[in-house]
Amino acid sequence: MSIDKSWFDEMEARIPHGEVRTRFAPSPTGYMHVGNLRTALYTYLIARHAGGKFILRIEDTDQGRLVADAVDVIYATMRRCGLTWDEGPDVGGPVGPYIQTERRDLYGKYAELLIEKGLAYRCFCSEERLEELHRDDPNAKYDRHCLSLSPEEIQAKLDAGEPYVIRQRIPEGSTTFHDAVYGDITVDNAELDDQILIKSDGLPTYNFANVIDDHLMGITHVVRGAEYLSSAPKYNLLYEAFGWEIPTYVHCSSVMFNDPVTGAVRKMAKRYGDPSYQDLVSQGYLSQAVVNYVSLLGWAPRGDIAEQEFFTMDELIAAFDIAGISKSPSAFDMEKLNYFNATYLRSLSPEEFAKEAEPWIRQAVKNEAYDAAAIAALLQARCEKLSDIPEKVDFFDALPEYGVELYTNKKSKTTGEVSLEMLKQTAPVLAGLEDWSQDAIHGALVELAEKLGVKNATLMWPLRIAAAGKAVTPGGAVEICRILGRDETLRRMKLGVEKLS
RNA sequence: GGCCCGGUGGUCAAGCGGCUAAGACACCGCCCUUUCACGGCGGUAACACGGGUUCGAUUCCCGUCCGGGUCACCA
Repeated sequence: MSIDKSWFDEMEARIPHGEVRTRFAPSPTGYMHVGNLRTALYTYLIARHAGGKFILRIEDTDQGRLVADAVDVIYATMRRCGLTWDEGPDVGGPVGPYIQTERRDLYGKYAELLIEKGLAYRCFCSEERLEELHRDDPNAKYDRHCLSLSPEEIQAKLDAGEPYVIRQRIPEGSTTFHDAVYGDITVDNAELDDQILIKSDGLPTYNFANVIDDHLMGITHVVRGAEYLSSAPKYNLLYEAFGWEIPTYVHCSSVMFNDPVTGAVRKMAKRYGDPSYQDLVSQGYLSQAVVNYVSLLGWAPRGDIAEQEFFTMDELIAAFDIAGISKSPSAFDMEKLNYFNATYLRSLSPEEFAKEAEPWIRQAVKNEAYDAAAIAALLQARCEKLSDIPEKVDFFDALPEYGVELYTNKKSKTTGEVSLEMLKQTAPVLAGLEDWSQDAIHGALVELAEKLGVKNATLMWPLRIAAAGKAVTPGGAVEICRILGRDETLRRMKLGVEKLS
């Protein structure tokens, strides 16, 4: 088999130089892990901080695991998170295509090149033989059975159409690679298997495709999860085999999950039902809050902003620094995400918040007479995530069944008797109020309390219980009555009086 | 199990030979207050352990323990 050298030269000629280029290379599984999101974010930030290019590449070489529409999930997630890419399957670019299955022809050529150099070889071993090897020793490396095949034997097998894979021949000695986070790491090559580069279906393995693509796309910083740390020596060996420049490795520690129920800490994984980005969004978390929180999971700003924890994307771009990435794994904490989300919700303008909240309010409050914007105003400081909303406002549509014991409250100095009296006193005042506004209702009630010689709470407590039928409500008596309207307020007060009588 | 990487309060973390060891979440008080929140003030709580190196170790080295990762024709 001969290879046209000029083809390789052309591929080399396309590679951009002189700028920082990073890539996020997910496989389309239809699911964005929080850990993946963080990796994507760091990758993006490294490129943007340096004024370089951020590239999206789809790694779909595992035909058995393809998921329909999964690529759309990736696009949508990244867009919502503000991670815009300069080159990718949909926008193109100088070193495309950006989907690995569309690049399938090129990997084989590079593998052939390695065979010519004597650094890789065809392996015809059957799965059965490999299994046998592992039966004797589960940790056995490939025994290089096919390395000793003569050219004639190989040709005969090829002619016979026997399936084969291409393996890299790992040299003797040891391999040292440098990682920007972990420093220098050395491993004995004896630990490394003669890894498969090209599978028997002709497609490259992830490890091989990754190196080829990263090189051909001019990637300068290879950012990925720490689970790839032990594969890094193999990557180095491949770069060395080709004589290519080795990029800067940036391995990020894994994200653990701090289960709020059991308190257990373990690696975050879909199979345990740990939340994905999509799960969080559907639970009413804001993308910016998630991104901001995730940015701080395994990275911390340094210097005079070491104490800052709220960042816009632009601020993250300005502040991000590889030196601030931590080596130890960190636990995803829902409580702290709640805090970030609550803070982001509160930082919204009342109009923006109402827009976000309205669908959630309408899940529980179907009655259009009750103003969603007014209800939203009560909620903004009182929810950590939008999904908290429905159960907080369900009393608007339907007054819950409640017991008279709710009327007794020590701090407000109310008992059933006192409450009954307060409701009787309040009803005519509200009935006669000309203006049903917040201020007017509030003014009238405060005036009445003063006239009766009771503290505000003594008057307000029973009114709120009668209006809402709940001990805890977003907003006070005045706000709730205002939204309910005069007729409904008086109707509910009358019910309260009946209960108490 | 072999190899690799980690180990500062419950969690996220600053620290990069000399500090009363930051800050944030959570938790607990107090204040504010028409409930609950929000906001304000204050508090409890940490350098895994044992050896070195050093005048001096959270910081450097070694060991132990613990945790994680990885050992596929998966990515």
